[in-house]
Amino acid sequence: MVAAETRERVSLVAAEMGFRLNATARALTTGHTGLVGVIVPTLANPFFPPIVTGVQQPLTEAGGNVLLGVSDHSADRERELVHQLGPRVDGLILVAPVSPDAALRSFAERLPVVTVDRTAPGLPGVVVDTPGGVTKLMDHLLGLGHRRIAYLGGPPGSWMDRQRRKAALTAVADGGGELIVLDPVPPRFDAGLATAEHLVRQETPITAVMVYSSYVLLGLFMGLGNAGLRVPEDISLAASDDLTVIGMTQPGSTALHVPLQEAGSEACRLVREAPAAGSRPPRVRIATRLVVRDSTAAPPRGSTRTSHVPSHVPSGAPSHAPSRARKS
Amino acid sequence: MVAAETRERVSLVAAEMGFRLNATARALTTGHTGLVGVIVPTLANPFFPPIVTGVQQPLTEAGGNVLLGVSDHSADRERELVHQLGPRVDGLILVAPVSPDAALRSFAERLPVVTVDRTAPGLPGVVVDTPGGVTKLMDHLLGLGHRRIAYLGGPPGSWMDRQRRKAALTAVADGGGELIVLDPVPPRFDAGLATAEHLVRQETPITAVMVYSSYVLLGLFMGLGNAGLRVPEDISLAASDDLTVIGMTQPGSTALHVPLQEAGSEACRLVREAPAAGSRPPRVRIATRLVVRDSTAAPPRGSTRTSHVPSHVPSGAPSHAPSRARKS
DNA sequence: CATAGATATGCAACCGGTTGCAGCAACCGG
DNA sequence: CCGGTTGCTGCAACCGGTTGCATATCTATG
Repeated sequence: MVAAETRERVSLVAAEMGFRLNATARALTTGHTGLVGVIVPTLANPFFPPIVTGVQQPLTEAGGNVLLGVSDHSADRERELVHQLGPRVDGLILVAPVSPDAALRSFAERLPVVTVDRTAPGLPGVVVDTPGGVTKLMDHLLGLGHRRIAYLGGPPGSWMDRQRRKAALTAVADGGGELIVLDPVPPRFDAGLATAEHLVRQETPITAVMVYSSYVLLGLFMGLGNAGLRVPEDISLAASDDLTVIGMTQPGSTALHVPLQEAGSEACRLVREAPAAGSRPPRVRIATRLVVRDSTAAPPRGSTRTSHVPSHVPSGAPSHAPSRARKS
Repeated sequence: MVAAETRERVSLVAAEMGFRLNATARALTTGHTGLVGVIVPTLANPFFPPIVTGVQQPLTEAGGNVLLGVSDHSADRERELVHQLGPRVDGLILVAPVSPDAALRSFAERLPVVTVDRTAPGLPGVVVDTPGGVTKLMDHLLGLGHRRIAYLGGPPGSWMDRQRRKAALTAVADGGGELIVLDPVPPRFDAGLATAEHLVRQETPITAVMVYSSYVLLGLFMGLGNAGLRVPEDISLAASDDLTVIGMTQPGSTALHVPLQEAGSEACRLVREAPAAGSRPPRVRIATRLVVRDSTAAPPRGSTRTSHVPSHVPSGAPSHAPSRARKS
């Protein structure tokens, strides 16, 4: 409300003197702090840091910052963190929260809350569409001619795992194949190694495996190699994520590209937008992209039988195309 | 300053009413916020998240929180973040900062600053003793009988790389060996793959390689395998860190265990302790631990020659033990 | 030239705590 | 029984900004 010239002169002098206005004091009156709280289960899992980065980036450009919380997969800590961080942030982003829906909704009474990788009724949320991606992946395998496809899921007991499995079952059934659902394993290299041994002992041949974790895929890759199976000549492999390690196979592995950073950015956008006064909270679904590399190929000839009949069966690949073709 | 009984009753009622005292307002008067700023170059490199976790954990137990900054390896952003975060935190932890010493010292004029993975004159700091670890590693290789050892360093231009290389040179010279310093490479799988091709074309045989990054090691592992070289029969490999991927080789890889989380915790402790009034700022050196697995073994017979003379030279390993034996 | 209307300026209250001091009551010793 | 000391309570100022209002200045108009 002062003359533009004066204003400029003042701010110039202020800058010279190194004056910076105190964010804390400002926050006290205005009520907003420029901070966004991000609560993740852990940073040890490489899945989460990219999401934090995704929030960070657009926020920093707007002069804001991330206040970090690590819940350690504990609902109690999650609640405590919300209470601790809540009053000093403009909004809260809960990544893969473990608290029950009701608790999440109560958090949102005081300030904008956005969930990531989980939805809660009444709350805005961002989810990565891995189920949709799994469908693409299965169609890809079916299109190559695979009919007996194994699904190696996990993490054991997780909500996302159920979503993915359901999508896989539907896609494979629609494509006229058979999905062999293996027991869920933890997302670790050695789990893949162990599963490889299990796989080669299968009576009925499996020609393709979809794995939910790159780590497991790497183990599988190596374990199958040890057993003398070549990828992709003898068996196809694909993963439903593309963490860094996915680039560490030879040949390169087919996988779903999961734009985690984008998920973070979207969450950041949502949390800073309208405090969700609307009756229907915004939901963002991040599409995955199937990246076909060289770990998937047509099944070996004669392997499309559904049980171990002699291998000199008619070797033509099934003629019908997969039920739904997808763009990449 | 009120009767204990009254005090208790009041705080009880307050708790019932869900009262929480406003951290922002408190910060305004007291000057401290309970927040610690952590500025990392990036979260994409798996080296950094564990450090953040290390800061987080003890801080959370004390009721504090982490205010995160990502500098993207830019000195400008680093400075800006310091100015932005500085006024609202009790202390700043700069992880692998890129700003010049003078700038770092000027940051510390306003608030406690601790560096991690870098030292700056006058500032408290936490460094992981990879140079010391490299010495252990070199002694291990020398003890196995290796005499021509390659050092594959990086990241290109980094301060830590110079420290490590110096340690390696000294250790190998002391042990009567020869260190072949290869050009630094970025910490990526494909860099290892490329270097493997380069290595197998060496005229004079190299029997062991020390790599600064697990990712590069993995690439090297695979690249050498492609070239028909077996690890460790034909060549030994070891890494100077033990990020998750180090567990993904067969045989398991010898590496230095680097307690990154501990480094974070120590930094947290330093930043919260005395504001460095002492003339000599505290320095913490985190020891690494050499984990010997199966990627290192005695060099192939006849390979200890220092140039490509015919292979029927006296094949006895040099008789003198490595200059210094170390506990694990 | 006087005055209404528009525009600028300065002032005071407030955000929600902390802190130091004045005031009052109780307690002690002389 | 009284003055002095101690212990607790309540009040007011302050942290460093923001905000709204009242006052002062300026411009335009009758």
